[in-house]
Amino acid sequence: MNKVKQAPLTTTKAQALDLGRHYLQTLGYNAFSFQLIADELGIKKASLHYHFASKEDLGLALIADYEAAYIESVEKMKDLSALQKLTRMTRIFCRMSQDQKKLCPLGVLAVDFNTVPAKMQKRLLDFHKIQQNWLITTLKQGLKEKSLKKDLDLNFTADLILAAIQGGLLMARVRGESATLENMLEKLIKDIKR
Amino acid sequence: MNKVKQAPLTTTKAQALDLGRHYLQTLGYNAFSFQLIADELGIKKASLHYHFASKEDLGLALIADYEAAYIESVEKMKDLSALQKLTRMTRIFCRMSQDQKKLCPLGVLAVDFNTVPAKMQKRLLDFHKIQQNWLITTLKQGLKEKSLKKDLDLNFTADLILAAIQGGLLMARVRGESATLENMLEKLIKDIKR
DNA sequence: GTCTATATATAGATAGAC
DNA sequence: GTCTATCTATATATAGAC
Repeated sequence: MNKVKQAPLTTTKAQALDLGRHYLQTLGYNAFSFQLIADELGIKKASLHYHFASKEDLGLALIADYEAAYIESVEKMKDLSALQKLTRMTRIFCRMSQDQKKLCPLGVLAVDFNTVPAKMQKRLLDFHKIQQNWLITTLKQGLKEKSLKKDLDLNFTADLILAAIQGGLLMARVRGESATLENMLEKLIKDIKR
Repeated sequence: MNKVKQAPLTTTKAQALDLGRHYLQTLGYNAFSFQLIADELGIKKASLHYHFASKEDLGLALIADYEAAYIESVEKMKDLSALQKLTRMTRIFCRMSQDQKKLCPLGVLAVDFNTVPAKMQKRLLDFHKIQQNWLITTLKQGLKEKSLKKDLDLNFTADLILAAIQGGLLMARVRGESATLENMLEKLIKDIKR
């Protein structure tokens, strides 16, 4: 009879996760609360604890959720050229900034790093390494495709791109505009082109 | 009789500011409290309110204090060559990171931006512009001294250096090492050299 | 300038009813 | 899965004594 489980478009848990990411990106880890998310959902904060036993649980879920989205978007790019990949990747962060000057969850949690549990710290490092490795691999692909300068320092360039993104997001927020970030990342990619 | 005011090497207020900056740089604005600073000073938190009426007052003082230190260190460099200035400036942030993986107070408050009073937000923007202007001016000096590539995009380069610093500080904390930041900034300066 | 005491708000978290 | 009620800890901040 294949009783199909009712699959609501958005479960409470999924909605809570979305709101959590929103507040993480706009307020930081220590400035949002179960109360804030619960109010937005129209439920009590005690009910939220049914879905996430502790704030650490929520934090870990937020990291895993963001990581899954990252992996998925990278997966979708797998058949593109290195240059196309780099451009699309930087655009993800430009759109993030355009959306209420949001920051990367990873960048936010780097600032709050010393205030979060060790487990979260470890997940952050793991995720950061994934991003770093993807960039290095993509730059290598670009070298093979001869679309990037052949004397490129891969590790340096990958780190510079990552840092420019994170730092650029911070600057966009303080300045209240994302155009500079967009121009900066665009020019950065242009500068490593052959 | 010129009664010389007793000038203790470190007043309670000055010590509180130092501790405040320390906790701001390591924990973030929303994760440190009057209690934490008071405990460290061996006084009660109510006593701290004598020196800083509110947390906003303390926050503003922390920004002004950091800005004063920045202005002073820039002032000291005024007779140096552009390249020397750039190198010294980046070293300030390398040392910051080496010291317990601290972040720039400005970067921290950029993340906490939406949670601080409007007055603090304005001061942050003002300060950021000062840093930006100093960098652009210094790059111009480098062009005049013919020590930098003549086709340099000044605004882009200034923004890239600022972003690399802020983003690099975040990455150093997550990775638990500052060497990559040091190498990155060193290579970044090298790359704009003539 | 520092203290005790207190007001008020909010945080994360749990117990147990429905 | 959500509720009410409650616990405990901590936050910013103030009043008034010393």
